[in-house]
Amino acid sequence: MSEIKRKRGRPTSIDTHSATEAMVELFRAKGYAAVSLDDLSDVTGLSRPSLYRSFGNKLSMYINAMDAFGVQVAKTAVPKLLADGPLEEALSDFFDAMLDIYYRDSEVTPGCLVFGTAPSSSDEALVQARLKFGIDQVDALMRGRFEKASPNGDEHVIETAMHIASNTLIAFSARAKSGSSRHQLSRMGAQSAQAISTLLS
Amino acid sequence: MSEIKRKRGRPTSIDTHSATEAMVELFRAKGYAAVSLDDLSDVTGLSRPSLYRSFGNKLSMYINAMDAFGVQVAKTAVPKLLADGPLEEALSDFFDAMLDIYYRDSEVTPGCLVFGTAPSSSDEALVQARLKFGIDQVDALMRGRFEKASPNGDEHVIETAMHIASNTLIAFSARAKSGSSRHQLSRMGAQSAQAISTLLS
DNA sequence: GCAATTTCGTACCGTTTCGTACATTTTTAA
DNA sequence: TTAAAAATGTACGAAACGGTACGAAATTGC
Repeated sequence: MSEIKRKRGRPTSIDTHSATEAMVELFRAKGYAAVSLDDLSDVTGLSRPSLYRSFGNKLSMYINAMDAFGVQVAKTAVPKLLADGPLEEALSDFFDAMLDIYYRDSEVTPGCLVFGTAPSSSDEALVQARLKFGIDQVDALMRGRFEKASPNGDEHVIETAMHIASNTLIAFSARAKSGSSRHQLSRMGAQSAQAISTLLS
Repeated sequence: MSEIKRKRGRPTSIDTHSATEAMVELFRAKGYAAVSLDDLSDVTGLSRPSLYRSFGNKLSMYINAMDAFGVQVAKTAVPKLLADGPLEEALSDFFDAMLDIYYRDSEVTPGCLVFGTAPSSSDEALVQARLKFGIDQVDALMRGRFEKASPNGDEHVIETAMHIASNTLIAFSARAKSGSSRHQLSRMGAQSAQAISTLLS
């Protein structure tokens, strides 16, 4: 591939990826408006001017965090849903994988960056667009998986199943933040998966 | 009853109820952290010191708004769910009544104050408590209604139906904020009501 | 070594924030 | 009419905010 073209001046010492990760964790714990640039500077270890140089202003840091969060979901959870095998198991595994993300380490429950924090910052067009994209993606993913599992299924039934599945996931975030245990939500996901499975059969 | 005991000094000219209403609208449009006391002063027409005297600090204004919002829901939407008649119709009417609240006037879509804005402010214990209370209330309400409609129903099935119904409502808020039309969500609510109705029969 | 180039953090700016002290206004009691 | 009592808004203070100018530091090309 292309060699690393050493640039002329002082080389960067900034790890953009780990900084983004830290910002994701902070934003989904406290939301957008409650996070200050000093907070972001603290958790990333980067000075405020460095943050501006690397990520632009606060809003674009948040957008960047949302996109990174989406990539994480796409990499770790979505494959569980698309896996071969019984639909009920795939759905249940997907829900559990999402709970792995929502609960992170046990200490605190950050929930979902998109479904949890974007709704209260949706006056910004870019944020609202990400929220819409997230919801649309989940809906489309569910619909595709259900159509695969039930090729001749009634379109109306598939749409109902799609909404039940997506709404379960969306509600996870609020429920996790409200204090529900991981185990409770895992159970809820399994129930939802079972109901959808029988609905489609 | 007791006569109005005219107090000694200058009488209040503050309408607490209409001020609370204005604060509800502002908070659910912009969330907690993004709202300043000057914003609250603007929408209520009250000076900042008056706000402090009447409602305490910003957090207690938000708590007060959440409680008032809960009362509004209990008065206007909950009776639809508890009404006699077919379960499917009661559920569907309840969802529509909640959408009346979530969409308010057509211009902007404020969504749900509790499910929409509380999750991103839940590091405050009082807020998290309200969020938990809201979710628990909806769950309990649904369970009670379903047990009434299906007295000998399997407990496991009732719990599943309860979660589908509650999650539909919780997801309404995020979906409304993401740009879904009222009509789309009304359709979704009707689908959900139908699925639950057949699940319980 | 020396100049050109790029990155980095200190230090600063103007604005906005929450919260309150205090003088003014309005009312009742005597 | 005058004093006490309660409510109200102006005006202020201290802190936090987002954002940036600018000099110091680090590297490459010559």
